[in-house]
Amino acid sequence: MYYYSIYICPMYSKELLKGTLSAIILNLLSENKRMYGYEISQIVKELSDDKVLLKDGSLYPALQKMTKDGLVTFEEEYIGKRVRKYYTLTPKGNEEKITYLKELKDFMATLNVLVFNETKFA
Amino acid sequence: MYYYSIYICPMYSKELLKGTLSAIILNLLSENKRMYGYEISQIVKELSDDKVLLKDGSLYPALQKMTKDGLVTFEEEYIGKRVRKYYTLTPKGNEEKITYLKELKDFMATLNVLVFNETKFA
DNA sequence: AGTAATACATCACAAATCTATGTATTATAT
DNA sequence: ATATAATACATAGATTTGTGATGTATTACT
Repeated sequence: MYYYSIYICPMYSKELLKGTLSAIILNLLSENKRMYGYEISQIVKELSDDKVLLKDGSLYPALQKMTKDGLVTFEEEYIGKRVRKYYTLTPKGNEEKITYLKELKDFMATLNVLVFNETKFA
Repeated sequence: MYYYSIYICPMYSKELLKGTLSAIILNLLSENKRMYGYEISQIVKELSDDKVLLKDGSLYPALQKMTKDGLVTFEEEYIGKRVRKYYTLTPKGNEEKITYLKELKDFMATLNVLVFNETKFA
């Protein structure tokens, strides 16, 4: 027999995360060198104080796509009979991380002007 | 005969805007009381230094949805033979603006922790 | 023994925006 | 005068991303 955890509603409207998930993953892999999927979801949960709860259906496909795109590679490891896929950034993934985070930072600055009425000359 | 402007590629990856477009519109209407669609797209272009270029296909449907949801109302005005739809925030739209901007600000703080490694205790 | 947590996966679906169109008026430059 | 650019709205199909609902299986805790 197997069981399901109850579904916990994420704090933010679903759309906000869009476009930022890969940035989050890229940065975590850059900071920690080597992580597996479940570990990533737990770290994100912890760092966000349970506000960002990555779903399996978001995380694993994202990691698969990043693998296909050559941004990360993985090695399988067995903990007993249970498999873990440890992901690491490739050089291309590291470049992507740099340009993507720069773009995200810039976008957030723009948002501060558009939505929080910060002056452009700050 | 009619003509089309060339397509100018927006600076940011398309996905980043998701979930923030309505926040942008809500805030602009809150700041300016009364705006029409084309005006909104121009202000956004200007405030973002040409980095956020709202497409007709994004903006007008968004305004229509916000109207349907009771967040805004509009009045038509004719400038010569050309129509303008001036939008204003409803009380409901104003409430939505407040809660949504709060959520967005909080999300951006969370992103700073997740992506830019800010400490949680700042 | 039963439940919760760990650890992966897939797929139909929803939501939002984009791209490509369409129509029409008015201003500007040549 | 006339071609172009800017103004001002609109819709529809395609795309993208993350969700929700499943599925399978092992290990830890109570």
